[in-house]
Amino acid sequence: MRIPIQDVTPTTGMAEVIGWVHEVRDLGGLAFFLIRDRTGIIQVTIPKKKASKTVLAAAKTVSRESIVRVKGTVKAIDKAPGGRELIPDIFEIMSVSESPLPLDVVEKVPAELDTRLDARFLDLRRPRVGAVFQIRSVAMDAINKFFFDREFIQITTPKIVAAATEGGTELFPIAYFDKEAFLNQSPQLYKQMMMAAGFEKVFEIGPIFRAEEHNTTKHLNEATSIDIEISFADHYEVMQILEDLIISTYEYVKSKCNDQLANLDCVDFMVPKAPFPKLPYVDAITIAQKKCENKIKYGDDISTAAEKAIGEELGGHYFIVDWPTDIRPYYAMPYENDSSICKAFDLMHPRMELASGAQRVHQHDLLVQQIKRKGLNPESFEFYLHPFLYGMPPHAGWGLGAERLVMTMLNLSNVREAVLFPRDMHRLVP
RNA sequence: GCCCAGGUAGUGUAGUGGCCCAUCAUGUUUGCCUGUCACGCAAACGACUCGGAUUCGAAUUCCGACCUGGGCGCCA
Repeated sequence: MRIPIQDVTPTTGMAEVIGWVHEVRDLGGLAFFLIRDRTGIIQVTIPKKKASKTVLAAAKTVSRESIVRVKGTVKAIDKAPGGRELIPDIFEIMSVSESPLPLDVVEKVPAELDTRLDARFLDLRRPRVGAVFQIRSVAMDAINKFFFDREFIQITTPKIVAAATEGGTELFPIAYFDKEAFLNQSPQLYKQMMMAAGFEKVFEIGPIFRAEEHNTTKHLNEATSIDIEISFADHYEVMQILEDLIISTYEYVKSKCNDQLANLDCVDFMVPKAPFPKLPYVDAITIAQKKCENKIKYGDDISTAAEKAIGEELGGHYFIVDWPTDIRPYYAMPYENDSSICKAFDLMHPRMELASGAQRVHQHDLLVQQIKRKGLNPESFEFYLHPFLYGMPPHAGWGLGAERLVMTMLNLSNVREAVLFPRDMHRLVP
């Protein structure tokens, strides 16, 4: 029976492992093979004078990254990685790898991201790359648990839609029989409609598509959005949930992913400290004005330079709250006592924006008015506006970028590192 | 969309007009080597993105195409 490599200990006795040939060191009378599966690496040692002919023949012909089945005696030895090595009775090639390899799995020679993505399946064999996705999986598990524990209902909404959500963002047009259609940029309108449906607390984790022609380390044209919407909640309630979610996700990863974090050299993995400061937009602008060369005025979007300056000042996760109504989408609820600012917020990591949300407008007429103010046509939003006429609860929610969460959590230099097969301006394959 | 940088063996690089039928590392192949852990030693193999121009001479200069990285705007 095959066992995972990490389960082979100095006291295992007999063991059978299956994995890829990671490295070979042939010393002449003695040969060392490092065999790798997703759980770890074990050294297989072949003393050539004692080994059988079939073992020797296989060991001689096997190439790097071929898959081998190795069965033999486990020997406790301090000199070997993990304090144990395997002396094979059986060393059988299950699947041959050609050479040369498109990239070096052992990472003696670095490879550029573009080369790595072209041969992503091989790149993902590298322990530190695999670790990112094992951690991403654990983080998503934490997030699902978090929502189910709090009695959210998981929903899925259409990704093929007839109209834009917000205007502004570019959409990918697609052919839908004889109609014009688009890939959805956000589940925003649909999760709001679920409030009208009386579901009260919903979440969705799914793809979003943005046809923006940006070329940066933090943008993707296909990303994963973690979205929630809650009835009878205001923006403060959903910010609290977001803060709790971030912290519990970090905690879960910290408790479950020791080996993977070590693989990524994240030895000082820190769980963010609560509470995250809530910085009013006007104060954020003031900080940016002090620290930035370029002129920044009230009513501007927070530029990349400003974002960086404020991030340095705050040092950790923080919210920017009380945004000018004019620079937020029509569905953000203006404050009752000052409609020039609204109940919208962004969750920021010092490196970039992670999430944005708001208490939403739930009054039909106000919503129509705000859509018009943005220069959009309410008629194209009829399917969305209709539910607001029949008992729409007050509600609030947010959307959080899964890739950016992973990227900032693991201090990855490029958001593409947090996606198996990233989609950007230049890349559609694989 | 705008701006900058770049494309040299499978991979990562050096090379700013002749010293380059191209450097180094890794890899692959062969030989030697019984405790390696980036094993070591020796030898061999393998590359200038494409098209045009300038020049006695181009990896190197110029023009165009294609491809790529990054910044900005905007955003998750």
